[in-house]
Amino acid sequence: MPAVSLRLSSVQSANLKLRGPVTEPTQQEEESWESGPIPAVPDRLLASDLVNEIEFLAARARSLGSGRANTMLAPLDLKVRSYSVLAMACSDTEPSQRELADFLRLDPSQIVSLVDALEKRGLVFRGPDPRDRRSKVIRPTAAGMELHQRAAAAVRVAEDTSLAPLDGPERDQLRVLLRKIAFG
Amino acid sequence: MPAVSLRLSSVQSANLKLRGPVTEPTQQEEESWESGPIPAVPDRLLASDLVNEIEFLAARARSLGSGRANTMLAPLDLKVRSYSVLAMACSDTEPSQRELADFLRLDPSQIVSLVDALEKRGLVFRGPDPRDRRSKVIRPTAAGMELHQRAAAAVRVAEDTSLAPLDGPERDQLRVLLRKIAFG
DNA sequence: AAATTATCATTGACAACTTCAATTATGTGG
DNA sequence: CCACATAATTGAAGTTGTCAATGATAATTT
Repeated sequence: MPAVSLRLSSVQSANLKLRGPVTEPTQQEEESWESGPIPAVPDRLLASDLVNEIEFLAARARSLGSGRANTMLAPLDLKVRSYSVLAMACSDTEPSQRELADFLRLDPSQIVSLVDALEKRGLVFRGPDPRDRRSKVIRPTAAGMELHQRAAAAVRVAEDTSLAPLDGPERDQLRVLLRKIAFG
Repeated sequence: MPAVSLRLSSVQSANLKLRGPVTEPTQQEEESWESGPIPAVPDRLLASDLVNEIEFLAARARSLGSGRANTMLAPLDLKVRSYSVLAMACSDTEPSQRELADFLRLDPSQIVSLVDALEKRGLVFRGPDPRDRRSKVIRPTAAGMELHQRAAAAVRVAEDTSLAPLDGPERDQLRVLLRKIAFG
């Protein structure tokens, strides 16, 4: 039973603000409540060249997606950043902080803060790196693995919401294409 | 004569920092100098579940892309943000500031700052909105349109670099998929 | 048409994030 | 051993994100 499709009613309605004169009931009957709280961009703007630039599309998609993910993660006291670090710690890849910085494209000092916070909550700890005593491998605690389970579920729901306009094969294809440009 | 493929030698080498013991010359012969300054993520980390999450992939892709775009725009004293506003002003969509905020997913107050800066440089101005005297339509000056031309070319080069791993049809498909999730 | 309520642009405050330089401990190559 | 590079950390700037309040104008209600 895959691909859950929750309703998110409370979350979405919280984000929804009516705006504009609303002279006539425009053509937003099908979209607005089903696909998510996308803040109603006038069709007129979609004629701009910007909507063809990957840079812009990726930024907008990420903004929408991370907004939803943050909302879903908030009850767990996580954000996409801290979730990412926790998820990497819970993977079996045994990442060092430097590797996390490169992987997540954050400054090493940001990793320090993120790991500090997670460590203070008893979710991860800095283990020794047998090959290099300078570096520290981020590992999960039992509590960390448990929270990660729940957080991953929340992220899946957020992702499912973000990907609502795409069918299964399209989602797979998007993943493949993004992986290519995100790595090499 | 489409799809320019510049070399970016100076730009890229500026971003390149050697790191790590470099015990053996790993398999980065083909990639590192051709496709861009992607900071060498160990293959081991690619086994994590995170690389399948759209949220993460979009964030990483955007980070790489906007980094390149910002680098290319820097000589013109623009960033992706100010470029986006300028580009919208130069489109024939006559956007108000509120519309720009929704479209670019920025707070209205951020639009004020961006427009202020562009206006101070004589690139755009706030025109009246015939339909609503509260709102202001952002329009380009002659200098703004001229700079936009050059900026758009720079962004195309950056995008071409970011999309290097994809062939033509793949790029089109990515655009289509991203447009679907970026709008509805 | 007067009152009420909402929206637009703007300002200002504050939190969060980004980027950099400097430091200490450790690793690498000569 | 020495010179140099890198990992984690700290702290300081600079930038961006988020929010609340305000004055002008618009829409809605009575």
